[in-house]
Amino acid sequence: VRHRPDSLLFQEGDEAETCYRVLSGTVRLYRLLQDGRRHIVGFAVAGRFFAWDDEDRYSFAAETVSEVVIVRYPRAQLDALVVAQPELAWRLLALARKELGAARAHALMLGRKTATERLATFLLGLAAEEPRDGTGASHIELPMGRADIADHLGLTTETVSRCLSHLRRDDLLTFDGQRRCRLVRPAALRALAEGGPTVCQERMPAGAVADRAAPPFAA
Amino acid sequence: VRHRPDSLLFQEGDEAETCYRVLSGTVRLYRLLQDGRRHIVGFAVAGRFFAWDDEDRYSFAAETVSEVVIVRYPRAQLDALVVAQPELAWRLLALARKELGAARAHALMLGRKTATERLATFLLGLAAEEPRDGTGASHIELPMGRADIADHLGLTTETVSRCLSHLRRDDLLTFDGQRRCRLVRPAALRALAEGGPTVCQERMPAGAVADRAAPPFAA
DNA sequence: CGCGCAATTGACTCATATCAAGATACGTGG
DNA sequence: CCACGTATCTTGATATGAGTCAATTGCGCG
Repeated sequence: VRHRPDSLLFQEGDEAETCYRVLSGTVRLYRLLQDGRRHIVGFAVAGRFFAWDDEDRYSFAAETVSEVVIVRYPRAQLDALVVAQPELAWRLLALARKELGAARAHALMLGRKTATERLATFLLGLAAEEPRDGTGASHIELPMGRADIADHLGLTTETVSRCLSHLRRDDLLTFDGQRRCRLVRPAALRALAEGGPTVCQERMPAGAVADRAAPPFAA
Repeated sequence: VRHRPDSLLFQEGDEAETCYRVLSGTVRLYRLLQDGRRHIVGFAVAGRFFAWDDEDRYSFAAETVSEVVIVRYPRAQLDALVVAQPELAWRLLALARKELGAARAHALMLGRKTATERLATFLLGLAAEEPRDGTGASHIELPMGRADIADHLGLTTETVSRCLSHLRRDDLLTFDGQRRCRLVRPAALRALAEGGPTVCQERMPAGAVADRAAPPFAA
């Protein structure tokens, strides 16, 4: 099924009768606080499943960011398949584990990282999903607006914008239009992204363990 | 197995060969950034399993908070059981879903709530795990110190302390020793906890903590 | 009973939010 | 194809919640 940008797929609390897979485009998954504060749980890009986890009601809402093509699978069918093929359950479990890891990395970020560190983490996460071009400098596409990024990272659009400018001034990345950029020194970004643990997915070859002492202070 | 307070069970990155179940006491699960900033993923209390999800290496470290009694299950055995009993896979999947929901609620909190709102959310979460005494005012036990709470909520000990004092001044709760308190007006707290959705553990008909009924992994 | 660590409280700083303009990109219609 | 209008992004000035530094208090324990 094809959808125009910014159209609602379902809301938090709706009957969870279908789960989805993205074929192309980007979908934002989010929750709201009653006063309107929004938190974007994550972005689903091509190839990703979402809404396969909820018991009964969706635990978040989903909206398209860009033009999107998705497939819808009835939940009942999925459940039946899982019962029929035990191996599938194993697969789902693995998926769940990955998502759990991602959710926890995200929480760590929200709880303990500065604005610039969050941006670095986010950009590296996106870069990791882009086709590897072998060269160090990956260039990435930001399908979502600054406001979406802000709500994902627990910041404001202004802060996101400022930090991006800041990273640009420090030559950690360059822009090529507002929504396309190139990571110039991924290593530096990675250092910024943390003082820390392996985030979303990549394994850095071996231990690059630095000393724990210096407060972060984004330069 | 019995452990003294503040003893290390395993570290982030260790071979994940065993998973655990808490019989009594409280365990803190945390991750560190290289510069030492700590984020407490969660607290495992009596009845809870932890470290059952990781692929290969632990994705967080675990330390006892209070005196703790735990059971250790070899991972290999667990995996074998899962293969043998497809139904068990289903159980684990359900557990994973619950944890995912909790992790996301936590992320929402870290990203978009104020210090006081976080405290309120946290206290309500604890209250929900306490035996229901029917009356509105539940009284809860805080096994962990302020520093632990702070690292769980993405705050500092000072802020935690200040917010608790603040809640006390507003008569939302009373203290009975530093680590025991009583929620006087849960409704008000809940309102504070959000402007928002039902957080960590909404309904759960019988406070059944998924595990309760699970056959011991022991063999 | 007094020692010591944890918690509270206070004064001040700093990062990020908020408020407010500009600047840039983009779609639309002339 | 260009001019305009609008939405998004950037930048600046200021406000503020939470962090930091620094005592002080009080509980818990030997």
